[in-house]
Amino acid sequence: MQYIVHENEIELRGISDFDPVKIFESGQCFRWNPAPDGSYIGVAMGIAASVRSEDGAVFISGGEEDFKNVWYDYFDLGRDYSEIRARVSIDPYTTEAAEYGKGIRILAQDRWEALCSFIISQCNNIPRIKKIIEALCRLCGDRIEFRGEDHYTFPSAEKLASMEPEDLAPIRSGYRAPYIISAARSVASGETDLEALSGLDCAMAIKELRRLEGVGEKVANCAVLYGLRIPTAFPVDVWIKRAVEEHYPPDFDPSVFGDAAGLAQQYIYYYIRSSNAASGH
DNA sequence: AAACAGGCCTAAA
DNA sequence: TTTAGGCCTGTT
Repeated sequence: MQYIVHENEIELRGISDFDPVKIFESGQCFRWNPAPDGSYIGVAMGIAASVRSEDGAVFISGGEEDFKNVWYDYFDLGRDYSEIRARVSIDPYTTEAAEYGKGIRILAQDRWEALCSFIISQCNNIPRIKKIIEALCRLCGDRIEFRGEDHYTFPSAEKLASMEPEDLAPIRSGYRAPYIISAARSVASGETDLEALSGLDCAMAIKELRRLEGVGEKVANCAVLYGLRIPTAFPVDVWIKRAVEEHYPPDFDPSVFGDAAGLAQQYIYYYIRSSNAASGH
């Protein structure tokens, strides 16, 4: 993959499997929103940015330093997704889902942000998850300016560790507030070392994360896949559960996808959600 | 109005 | 080990 440095953005030329819409609308992240001009604007890793695709090229705002230090990893640009798509396509259903979802990538998000975001996600729909997270960032994240607008970074675990659940009342997260604070304290104190967990195998990482209040099987799988970048995680929410029940035998085991299980899940999720777009939005 | 939303926790079999 | 009910809140 080659890139060209422009004055205020990086151009990715000849890149395959990078569709901003599919990446940002496949339910893995909550802080990227479509702008009137068709680009997506969001805040990740403490940086506000704009991403758009045009004539087969992708443009990411910012300079070469941010691109090399942050966005290259965040967008998982070192991975060959066409190769993974081929490996995922082991049966007619995932083959169809993978073709439909071509362009999806799994973002390597900030570990704490992913964990916290999916704690918030439980028993909520995506619009409300985004609303709560935005309010959280506005409440106690750092303000940054981008193209004349105010944006807010995701608050650190340390910052949230110093707060009480009641302090989160303005974000209207309900019963999740104590979970957020409790997880933040565990991470900030080092009791839960997310970076260290990244090096564990999937099952062990999930087991460790499940010790946190408000982190069950589903949330742990999401935190492991999107935050700890462990590709074998296979989060099962109600939609995936439906798809699996419908298209696979009762003894289905996602390990048949090998280390592409997470991406297989992502294709299936995007596929089933798109065909049911009427609900949930 | 009552049920549900990308679950989790606790209590009870 | 599995199952039922409750939970903050917003929306339909």
